[in-house]
Amino acid sequence: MTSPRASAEKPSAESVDNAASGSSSARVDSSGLVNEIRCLVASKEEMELDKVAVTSRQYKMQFARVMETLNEPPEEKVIKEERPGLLPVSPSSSEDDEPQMNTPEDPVIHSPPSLRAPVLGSPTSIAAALHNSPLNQGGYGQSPTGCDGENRTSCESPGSAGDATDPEGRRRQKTCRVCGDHATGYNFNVITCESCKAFFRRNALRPKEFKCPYSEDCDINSVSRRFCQKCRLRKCFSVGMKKEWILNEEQLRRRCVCRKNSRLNNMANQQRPLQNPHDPSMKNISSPVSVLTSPQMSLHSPPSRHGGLSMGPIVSPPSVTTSAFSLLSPTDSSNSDSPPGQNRCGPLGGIGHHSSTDSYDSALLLQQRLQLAQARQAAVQSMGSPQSMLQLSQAAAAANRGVTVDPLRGRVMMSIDEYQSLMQMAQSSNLSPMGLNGDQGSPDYKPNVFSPPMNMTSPLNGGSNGLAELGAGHIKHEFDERLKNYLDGAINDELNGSPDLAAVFGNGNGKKDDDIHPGDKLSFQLNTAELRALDNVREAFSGMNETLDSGKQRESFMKNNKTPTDIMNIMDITMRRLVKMSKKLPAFNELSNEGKFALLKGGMVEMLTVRGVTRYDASSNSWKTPVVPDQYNVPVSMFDQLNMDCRDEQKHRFMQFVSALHEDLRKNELAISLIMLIVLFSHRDNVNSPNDRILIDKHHRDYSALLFRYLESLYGEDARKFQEILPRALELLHVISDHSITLFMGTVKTEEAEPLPREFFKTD
DNA sequence: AGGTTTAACTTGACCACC
DNA sequence: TGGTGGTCAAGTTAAACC
Repeated sequence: MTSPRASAEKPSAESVDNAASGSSSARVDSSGLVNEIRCLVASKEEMELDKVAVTSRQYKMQFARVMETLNEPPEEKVIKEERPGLLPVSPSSSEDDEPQMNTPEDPVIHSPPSLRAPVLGSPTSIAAALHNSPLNQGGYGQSPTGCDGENRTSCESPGSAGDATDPEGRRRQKTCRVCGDHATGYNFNVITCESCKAFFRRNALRPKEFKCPYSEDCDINSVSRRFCQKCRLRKCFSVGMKKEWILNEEQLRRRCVCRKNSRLNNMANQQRPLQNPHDPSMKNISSPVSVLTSPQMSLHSPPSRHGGLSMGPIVSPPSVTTSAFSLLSPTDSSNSDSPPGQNRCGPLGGIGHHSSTDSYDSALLLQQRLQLAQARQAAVQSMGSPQSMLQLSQAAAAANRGVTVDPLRGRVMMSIDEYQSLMQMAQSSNLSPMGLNGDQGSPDYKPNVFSPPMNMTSPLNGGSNGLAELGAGHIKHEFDERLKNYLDGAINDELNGSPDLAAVFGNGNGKKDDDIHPGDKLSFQLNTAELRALDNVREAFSGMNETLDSGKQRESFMKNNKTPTDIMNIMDITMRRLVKMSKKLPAFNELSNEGKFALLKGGMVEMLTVRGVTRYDASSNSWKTPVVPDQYNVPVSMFDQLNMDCRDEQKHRFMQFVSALHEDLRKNELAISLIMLIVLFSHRDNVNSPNDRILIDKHHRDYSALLFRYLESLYGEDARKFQEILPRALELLHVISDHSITLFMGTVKTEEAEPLPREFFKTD
């Protein structure tokens, strides 16, 4: 149910749609490309406020705020946010007139501008420099939703918000993964603000779905989060919040009883009786189970907050969900992303290329964890019958520590169901280890869209792939032998050292263990900040492949004989998504509006071309896209309908560009995304602001370095070959872009084509 | 018809508890 | 110290009332 208030606060859906789509001809006609892109760059609220009649008091206040914001110099742009309904800051009342109290949700937002600028000497950048990392505070080191534009102050002000030595500063550093507001800590598996925590708690389990009054793709930020409950809730789920971790009635009842008992009997410190994990009653309880990796660990486990449900040395605390692997526990603060001094925006001190205290849960790492769990599961099966849970947990522990970036942090998380099935499988050696391998495991598992191609193994792909190749009997035997030796040493490993999973499964670079040289892994492994930066890139590009359900662009896509006008409309989809992608980049948001515009204007066609390469299918000589069903591809022969003066040359150049990019690069979406960012940040020539130019240069270097580090993590020394081919490819790209402007000239029905691509190509 | 009051609801922040 | 739910204040709209 949409709240009456919420709906009244919003402008009409039509207005917003128009604004978001940028299809207002008046806007385009009046100021052309500048306005068109500004439409897209501007936040939805700004768009609404810019275009739509303000109908409510709250909107009037927001309008005033935005206007005030827009009138400020970009680098001093500050969104002063109040709770809805509170009196707005009067435009005439400045901070000089009346000191503004820092709001709890934005404790540093009123910091002087000088503190908001990126600080070269910030702890993060220093550490990044020490580690030869492309990371920096302003550019990559934040969550996708946080520390951007208006919020980055909370991450960048050394000595105020960003001082990791100050506990209060550490708290301020966190930004809500849902809305970007100031976060208080982990809630339901994700760093969120109080508001989103409460919202999720209240709504995640509601039986009836919300309705989105807009187009199901609302941006969620600290202002807009109130406007659409559906999109907000979806965002909650998409960033990983888990409804299974909301205590159900039964748990609450027990907790309540426990509290009562605790108070009455002063039993708070008493050890609870162990529970049998096979007890069917446990299945109804819903929070994750963790299998501790060693008996010792259980001794150090804090008593369960769920009172009396601690499961003892092996399985602790209560149980839950039917989903398979939960990688983080709500009760396991050791898995937390943000232990003091190690949180996201804090200094990178201590995070080297192979820090075992690495606390960041990157999507890449999550995938690796899952693969590790699968490998472990298969390994247990191939072993036949580990006779005790202790043995299993020791194996898990040993295997854990085989991961150089210790992603499991000592715990293997799984549900009771998963645990039981694992035990059952372990006890019946009939199953083939192959049986599990193709399974992606948990229902929660989402394949990493940026998974490297099959021949590019991530640090643990070697493990699972290795298992997948064990069909032949002698290989399986060899594997069993090696695994057995490995597990036999588990207890010793637990005490003494860090066993190497690569010794069993092959190492992360896909090399055979014969090829392993001391230090190889350590040199090429991505550090926490790099993984985080890659996640930010992945997050920014996450909307690029969303399916297109309706609209003129889809109709263009679905035509059998696509005209140049259709091609333009199809490009419009990608162009808009590229703008949206850019807005998710903290690095992009650091720039002034003019800087943003210049980058998009300069880099759009090149980014389109790079993306075109990834969608090119040589077998059908056409472009395919996940945006629409497979049969609606775009044949390369579409060039034949374009401006005959330049079409053949352009087609040839495109094919040259395709071959200039190594196939491995073309197939690796994350690498391609990074290349697109390198391209985006290579157009500083049209930028006037010296500050912007410096930033653009810096981010160009950073993304270049990050790409190389990423490739290095995949290919080791071989990554150099990509470094060598890239300049030539990018050179080609510039030529393509330079000659593209007249490509559609005289071939397009202007009135039917979307305005955005029309601005990039002369059509008349 | 227009203004005021009231009920119902959502949201965000703070707090106690473990 | 961090994550959970409970609670309350503050805000809104729609309905009821005058």
